[in-house]
Amino acid sequence: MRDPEATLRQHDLPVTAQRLAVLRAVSSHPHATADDLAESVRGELGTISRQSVYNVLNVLTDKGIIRRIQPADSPARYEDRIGDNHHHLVCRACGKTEDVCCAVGDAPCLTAKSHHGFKIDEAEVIYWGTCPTCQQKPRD
Amino acid sequence: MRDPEATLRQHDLPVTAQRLAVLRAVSSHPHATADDLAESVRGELGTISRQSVYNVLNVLTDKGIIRRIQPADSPARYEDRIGDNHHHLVCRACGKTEDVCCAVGDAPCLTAKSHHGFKIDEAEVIYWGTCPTCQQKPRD
DNA sequence: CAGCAGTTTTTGACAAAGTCCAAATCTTGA
DNA sequence: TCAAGATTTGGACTTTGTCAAAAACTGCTG
Repeated sequence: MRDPEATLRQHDLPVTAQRLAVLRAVSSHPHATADDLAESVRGELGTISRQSVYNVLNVLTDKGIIRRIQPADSPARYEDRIGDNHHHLVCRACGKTEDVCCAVGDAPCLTAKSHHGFKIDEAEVIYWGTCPTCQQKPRD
Repeated sequence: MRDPEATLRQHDLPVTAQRLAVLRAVSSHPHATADDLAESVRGELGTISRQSVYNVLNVLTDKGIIRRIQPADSPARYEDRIGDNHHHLVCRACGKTEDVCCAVGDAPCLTAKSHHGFKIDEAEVIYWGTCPTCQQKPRD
């Protein structure tokens, strides 16, 4: 992220130490969970409440500054790479998450054939598999 | 589902009233949550423990007899339509879930361009939108 | 730079969805 | 019919997140 402070101001959000720290943490730890981020922020700020981490993440997500992804069997993860319609590749074993560019162009599978009258606004794609590291481990 | 009892036997699962009831409930209530299913089963069996519902759903899922889908902000949902690689269309407002046939053929987006060394085994697609009913409601 | 109004942050309780465990009960096969 | 092994139950517990009220802070104003 270029300038976290400017980003906050652009979105009419008061600039606070917590927001800056969380925003930087999201930026430097793509796909981290709220808990991971809290840890990371504590290393920088010394302390932050659990609720504040959630507050900040929610506000940033609502404003579209960051994106929340919620794969099955995992707490929510966050990333600041937005607006480029990429998808994710998740390891079933360890949860490791990688970005993958959209496989079918810009707006990929965005058109379901039968849409049942729904007004579709997003096609979310998650590729499930096993990461290189976990492929080597004996699967007990 | 043709014959729940035979299905259980085919998978070497002892046949119990709870399993039959849950299996029938999944079959007749596609995309229901564990809670919905417990309700439904109680109407038939009179009673079943919460834990048993989870036990049965887990065992059936592990055996591949039913499929579990876990959209964001929703408890897990279950369906017995399996093996046809279909996807889902979920209403952001009310959670209503519909099946949609794969948009791009049989194994659709199953090949991510850059797979980072992952061994991919599934491409999960969820279309997000607003169902016809919720489109009419005033969004406060 | 001090003061104010309105936001944020904090703390602690609470909620939803599942899992863990040990005891009681049921299925299956002999 | 019986025994062995699997399943069901009930209850405690865990994880991830939200709610609410009080304290602290931000950004303006004068």
